Amino acid sequence: MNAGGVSIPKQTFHRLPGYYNYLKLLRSEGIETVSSTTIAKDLRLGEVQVRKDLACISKTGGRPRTGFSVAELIDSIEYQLGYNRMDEAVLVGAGNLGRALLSYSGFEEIGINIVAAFDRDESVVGQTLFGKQVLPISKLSDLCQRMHILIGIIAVPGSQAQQVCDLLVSAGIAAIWNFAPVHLTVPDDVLIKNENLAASLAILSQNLSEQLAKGNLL
Amino acid sequence: MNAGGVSIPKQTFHRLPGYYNYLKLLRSEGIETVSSTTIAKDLRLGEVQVRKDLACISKTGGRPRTGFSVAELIDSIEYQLGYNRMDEAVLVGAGNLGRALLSYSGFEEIGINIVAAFDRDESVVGQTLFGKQVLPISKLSDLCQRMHILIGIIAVPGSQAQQVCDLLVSAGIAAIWNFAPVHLTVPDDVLIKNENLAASLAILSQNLSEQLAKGNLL
DNA sequence: TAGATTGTTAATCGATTAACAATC
DNA sequence: TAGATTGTTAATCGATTAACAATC
Repeated sequence: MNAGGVSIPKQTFHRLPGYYNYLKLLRSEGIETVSSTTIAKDLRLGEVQVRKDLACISKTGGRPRTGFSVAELIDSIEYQLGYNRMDEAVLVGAGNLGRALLSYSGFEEIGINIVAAFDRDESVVGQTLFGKQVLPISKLSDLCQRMHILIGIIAVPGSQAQQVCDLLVSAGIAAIWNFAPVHLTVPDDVLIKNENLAASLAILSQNLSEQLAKGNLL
Repeated sequence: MNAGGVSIPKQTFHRLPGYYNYLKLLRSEGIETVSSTTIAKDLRLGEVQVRKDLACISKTGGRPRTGFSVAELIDSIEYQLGYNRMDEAVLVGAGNLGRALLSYSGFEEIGINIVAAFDRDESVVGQTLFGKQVLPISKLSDLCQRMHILIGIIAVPGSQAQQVCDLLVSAGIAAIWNFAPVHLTVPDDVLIKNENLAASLAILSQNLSEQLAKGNLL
């Protein structure tokens, strides 16, 4: 078990959301403890790997014969993923994807608040979508600096993405979540995460072909 | 360089979309060749890693002094990611996220066609959104089986996701792309990829905190 | 106690990095 | 030729897996 500040392996970190959703399912069914064996089976992971992952994040650890406390694991993961802390972000692009992100209630749950959306299209500017104001792009820089916002979400077409990206950077944004399927050039100290939906689906489809090919050989 | 059927390391595979967008940017600027050093610098990767990645995918390989052909690399990546092949998928859930996916032109480009959307809400059933029909859930099974569709996309609220998932599985779907932030239970032979938007953003925000903390120490 | 389960230590595996030889 | 660049071979690193001891 882990007292706190110790660093978690990157791969383990990326498995945490999977554990989290699974554990919430157990909790909703009234299950209070679970063994690493059971988790491993249901999540299709190795049981030693699960034990090692949980050892990284759980403060109390598990108990022989009973396993881990579902509630404690959920709390630990929420802590590790920063679901307690509140963070603010701005969204650029109030098209279909932007609206989907605005309507998505999951962000609030994990402590991230989209404070406003920005768009260059005058017909949407001024509207309130899902409780969030849509402001003109011209107000972006001022608002980000005034509110010390560090996270920007790009949901504009690829052709405008670099321009929007430059604007965000000049407004003091330190991390960018980019949905446009284009390469963005940013200064070294700006964090960038590309969410390439088309590529994700392509990879799933490739994995499927491989699995089907493998199945045919057996 | 790689003739074809040889297997590509998983990590390399996941970096391909990044190379792809970058190379397309170069091509749009009229650049015909590029060195691994340049790619590494712009993509913030190790230059040996880039060379090793490209060796995996490129048929022709690079040439000393000139580097790699941008066009050839783009072709090779398209081949590896299956952008040539055409695949069909169904979408369940025509809410905000579903609409964003329907409106997203990127899928066609990579050879994936969403043949129809399904929803249980009678007020959207029968509409045509972004050129795709919205059909009642009751027709899902029949259509999937008739058209031999293997990929299903879940864009419904978490509370309905498992039910939709079961329906997809019973309709013969072999791979599921799940946007609902819940754990889905599926038979062993069904591939599942969870696209947890909230978790992705949480991880970006955590990375940012770490970077800021590191910066303060220096 | 016996057995299920955790946690740790060592071995293996895959991916990254470093060093260097090959090529135009 | 000299130098930039690729490609390969060996070393390192991190993550996974296996074996086993510890605990309730």
